[in-house]
Amino acid sequence: MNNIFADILRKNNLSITPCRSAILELFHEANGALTHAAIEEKTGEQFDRVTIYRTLQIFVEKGLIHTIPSPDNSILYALCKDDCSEGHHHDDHIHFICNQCSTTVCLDHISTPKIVLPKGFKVQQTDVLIKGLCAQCNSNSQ
Amino acid sequence: MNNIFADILRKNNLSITPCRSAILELFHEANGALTHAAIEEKTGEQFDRVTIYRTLQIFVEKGLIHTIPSPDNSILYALCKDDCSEGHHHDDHIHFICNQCSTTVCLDHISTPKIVLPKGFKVQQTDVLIKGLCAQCNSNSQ
DNA sequence: AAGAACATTGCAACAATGTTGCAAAATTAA
DNA sequence: TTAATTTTGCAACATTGTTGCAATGTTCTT
Repeated sequence: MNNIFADILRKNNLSITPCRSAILELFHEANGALTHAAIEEKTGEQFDRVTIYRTLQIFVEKGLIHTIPSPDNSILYALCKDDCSEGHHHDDHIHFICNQCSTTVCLDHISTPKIVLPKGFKVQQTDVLIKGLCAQCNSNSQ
Repeated sequence: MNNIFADILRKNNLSITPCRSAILELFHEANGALTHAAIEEKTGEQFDRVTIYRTLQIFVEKGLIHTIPSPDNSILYALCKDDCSEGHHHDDHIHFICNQCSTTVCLDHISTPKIVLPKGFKVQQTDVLIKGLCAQCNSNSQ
């Protein structure tokens, strides 16, 4: 009852279950993006693979998390900011992936640039994916 | 001999084989990005699935094609421009995916914006993925 | 043009990833 | 506490991607 994860689930009209709470907690601890594989690794003994798939699916639908297009093609999931509610997503994201430690972060506070497309094209969503070195790996390598 | 695809293969130190020529031709016809699935569909009766995988892999290594991170997580491949040679890739790309017809194009001529990251971060590669309506679908819907 | 050296292909088998239906268990609402 | 509803785990399956190896095809030399 006095659980912040239960509160989040309740606000989103989701039943409160151990699996959902645990995965929410994982994201809050991680402070970055997680692959399905990583989530399965950390909770796989408690919950079935299928349940994890379905939990992530419903979290995406409800706007709790969003997917990140990744270059190596493993789906990444990250927490949405509070103002991303159901059917009302932030459509623009900048994501940073560290080439060394693979940490992926969602840079919500930096706005995506407006890009001018050829005539007739209509922009609906912009995803920016930046790869490089994060602050920590960058300072270690110098 | 008087085949442009054979020429391309020769220039890249690749043996000239039916599969490689056919896939190169596919890309030139497509004038856009192709998923592995699409390539398999169009050549699957002629060539083995594994061969297609290996062909695409080697094309990426040689810099003939590049991969596009896609939001729905099916790897997209697209032809590189001529100045993308082995070990010397264009690191910045803008890709446009049409939400209606799914056509994906590589907008080489538009340069990627410089994005300022938090202190300490080092940018090595920028991918911009824009979703919306292409010129054709946009005009049809009006 | 023929044969040796080399690279590529297809097959089979496997691993990883993702999906579906359904009965059992848990959660919610009364 | 019970009935209605949701969620879970299991099994089975579909899709996607990988590896080793023998057979075939390509290239290079002469």
